[in-house]
Amino acid sequence: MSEERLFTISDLARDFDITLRTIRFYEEQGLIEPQREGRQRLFTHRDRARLKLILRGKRIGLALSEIREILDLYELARDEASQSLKLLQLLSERKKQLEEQRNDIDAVLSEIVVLEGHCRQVIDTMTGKDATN
DNA sequence: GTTCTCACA
DNA sequence: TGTGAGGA
Repeated sequence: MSEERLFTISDLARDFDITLRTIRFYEEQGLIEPQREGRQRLFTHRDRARLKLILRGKRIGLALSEIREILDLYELARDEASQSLKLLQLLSERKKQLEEQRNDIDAVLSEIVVLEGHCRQVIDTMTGKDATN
């Protein structure tokens, strides 16, 4: 009783609230390979599940190329262990990346505070002492 | 309605 | 990492 229910690109776009262009773009990037009936794309429940995983990966901040790696591991090896290992590795890289970004932001914030101090000093000097104008 | 290609940010 | 235009 396996329902061979197929989805059109519009079905998936509506269900996941993304554009048709985005889905075609993911296909172009090799993240999904829908069947064709003539020219038209037809998506299986499996493609649907993949799309869900793609969007989840994106939310975490993974690059499409990284998401493709994970998806490929599942297709080729059907090895959930290595797939999870890969995901763990990518998550660790992503965390490191975010922490570096946070450090950069903190540094810029500190610089702003210093500059603000300098600006106030200049203003105090000009207004409190000597208006050269 | 869906597809494709090219340009563009 | 996508979007918009324009035609088929």
